[in-house]
Amino acid sequence: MALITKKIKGTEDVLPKQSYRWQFIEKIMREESRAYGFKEIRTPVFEHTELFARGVGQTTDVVQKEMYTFTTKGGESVTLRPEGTAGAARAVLEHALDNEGLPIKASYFVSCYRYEKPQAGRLREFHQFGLEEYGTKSPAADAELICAAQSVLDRLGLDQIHLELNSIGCPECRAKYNQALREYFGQFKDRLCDTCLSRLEKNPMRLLDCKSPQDRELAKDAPKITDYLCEECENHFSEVKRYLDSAGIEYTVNPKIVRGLDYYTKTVFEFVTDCIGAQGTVCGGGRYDGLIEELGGKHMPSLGFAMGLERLLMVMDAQGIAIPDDDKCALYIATMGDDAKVKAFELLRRVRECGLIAETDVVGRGLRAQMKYADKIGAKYSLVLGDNELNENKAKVKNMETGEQTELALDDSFAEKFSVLNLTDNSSFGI
RNA sequence: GUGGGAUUAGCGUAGUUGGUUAACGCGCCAGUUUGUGGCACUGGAGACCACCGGUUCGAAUCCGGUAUCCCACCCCA
Repeated sequence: MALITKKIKGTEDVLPKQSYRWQFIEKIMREESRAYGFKEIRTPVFEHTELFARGVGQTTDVVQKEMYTFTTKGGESVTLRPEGTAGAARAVLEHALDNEGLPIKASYFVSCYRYEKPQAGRLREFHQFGLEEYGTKSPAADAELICAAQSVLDRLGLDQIHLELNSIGCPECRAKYNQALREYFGQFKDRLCDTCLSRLEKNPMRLLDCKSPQDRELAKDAPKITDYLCEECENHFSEVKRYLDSAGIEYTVNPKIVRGLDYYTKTVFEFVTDCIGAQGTVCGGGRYDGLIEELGGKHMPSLGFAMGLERLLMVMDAQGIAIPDDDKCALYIATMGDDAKVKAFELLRRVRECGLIAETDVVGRGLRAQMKYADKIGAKYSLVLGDNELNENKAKVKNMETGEQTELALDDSFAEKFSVLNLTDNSSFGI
C-alpha cells in the first residue's frame, strides 16, 4: 500500500485489540492513587519553554538536547512536555492550591515527548503515570510515596523488580560532596572520558554512573554521598529507611543512583528490572524540595515519582503476566430482511441499556456469515431474527459455547432476561 | 549524535550460482447448507519484493545512497 505517510519515528499506535491492556493497568493505578488519597490533575501537553528550562534544569540532557521546542505564530517559544512534574507544579502554583491546605496530593497520566533515538523501552512519545505531593518535608511522605509505587507494581503482578534508594542531600551538603568529588576525580583527569571531563566542574555527581569501564573503576573508590550528608539530610534518610523497613519494603541503598533531572534533592529512588533490555527503570522519583521556589513560589518541599506505562507493559509481557481478556459481546443478533434489522435495532438498544455489549450486522452479510462473525467476536449468545420470529414475536437464543437454544419472547421482558448476565463470571440465565 | 542487524501481501515467512504469471501458512471475503458459528473442502481479493539510483539483454536476488524498524552506546520512564 502506498500510504502518503507513516507514523512519526518513535511513536506507537495502540490498536483497538490492544487498548484493554492499557486500560487494565490504568485502572489499577487509579485505584491505588485513590487509596492513598491522590486526586488526578490534568495539564496541557505543551508549556512555555522556560518552565522546563528552569524546572527540569539547564544542565540536563533532557533540556539541552531532547526537547520538542517550537515557536508559535505569536512568536512565543513553547515545548512539548518532556516529563510530568513541571507542568503539575506550575498548575499548583498558578492556582495557589496550597491555600486549600497541605499537602497537595496529585496523580497524573501524561504523554511525554523527548527527541531521542528510539530503542527497546525508549520512545519519542511515551506515557507516564505519576504521583506528586507538595508541601511536606516529612520523611513519612517519602516512605508513603515509595509505598504507593510499590503497591501499584505489586497489584500489576510484577516480579523481579528491585528498589534502589539513595539520598543526594540538600544543596548545602551536596556542595561539599561535589567539591570532594572534584578533588577525587581531579587526580585522574588524564583517564576520564570526554563527557566526564566536561561534567567534572558543572555536575560531578554524574561521573558516578558513567558506563565506561575505566571510569566505573575509578568511581568505585570515589567518595560516597552518604558520608557527606548533613545532619538533617542524614536523619531524614534514616527515617525514610525506618518507615520502609517497618512496611516490609525491600530496597538496596545505591549511592550511585543520581537522577538526571536537576530538581531532585535528598531522597531519590528507582524501581529497576533487567527483563526488558537496557532501559530497565520502570519507575523513578524522589524529593524536589527546591522546585517550587525555582518556579517562583514560596518554599514548599515536595516529592513525586513517575512510571513508564510502555515499560510496565513490556515487563508484564516479558514475565507472562496475564491481563484479563477484554469484555466480549453478550448478544449478537443475526438478521434477515429489513424489518428484522429495524426490530434488532430496538432490541439491542434495550440490552445495551442493561450495560451489556450487544451487536448486529451492519455490513450486509448473509446469515451464515453473520453467525461466523458472531463466533469470531466471541459473542456469548446469538439470536436469529427473521420473518418467522417477527410474526410470532419470539426467537431462539443460542448459547454459542454449548450450542443449546432457548426460546425467548421479544417483548418487554427480553432485555431483562439478559440483564442478569454477569460477564465477569460464567453465569447465565439457564440457556 | 555514534555503532550493529533487518526491510518480500494485514501478520509470520520461503525465495541463497540474477532469467517467463513472486510461493506458503495464518487472517480476510465468498461458496459447499437459498434460516444458523466453531471442523473440513473449494474458490477469491490482496505485494509496483521499503524508496531512489547504478551494473546487466534481464534484479526481490549484485553495488551505492536514503528512509524506517529492531538492538546497543548516550540518556531516562
